[in-house]
Amino acid sequence: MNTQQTDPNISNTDFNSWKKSVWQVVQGIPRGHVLTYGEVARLAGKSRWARRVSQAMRRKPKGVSLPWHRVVNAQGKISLPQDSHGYQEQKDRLEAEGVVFLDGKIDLDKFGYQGALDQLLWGEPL
DNA sequence: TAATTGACCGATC
DNA sequence: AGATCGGCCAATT
Repeated sequence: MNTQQTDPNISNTDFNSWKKSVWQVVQGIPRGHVLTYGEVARLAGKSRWARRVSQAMRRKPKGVSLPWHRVVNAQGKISLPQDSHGYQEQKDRLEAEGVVFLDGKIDLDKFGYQGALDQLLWGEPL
């Protein structure tokens, strides 16, 4: 909805073109839902740029606040090692939004993109 | 400065 | 079935 590149710390070469689409997609994820890297990349226009999406997250520009925790891998799992700090934080944030982890995995049928659409269209929160 | 490295995914072998 | 490989490119080493 709005360009977040008001921060002078952002690298000029990076985070200028396709990344904006990524930010928008990620920020457009409804609360309590998640998207996979591939889906974000696809929605951003490039289906093979899942990797770039993850990089854009990990190396997110300073100054841009992004709900990075709503992006998981295609298996519905958090990619970071379970003993890492980031894993705990991401899981914690998601659970705080109502996302349920089943054996460390998110049910993408419910919380994934399709589930988000269903909720938006049907107005039925699970 | 050049080479390596990734929060990945999908197709292919 | 499981493993490998290609795509894409900035930050890190």
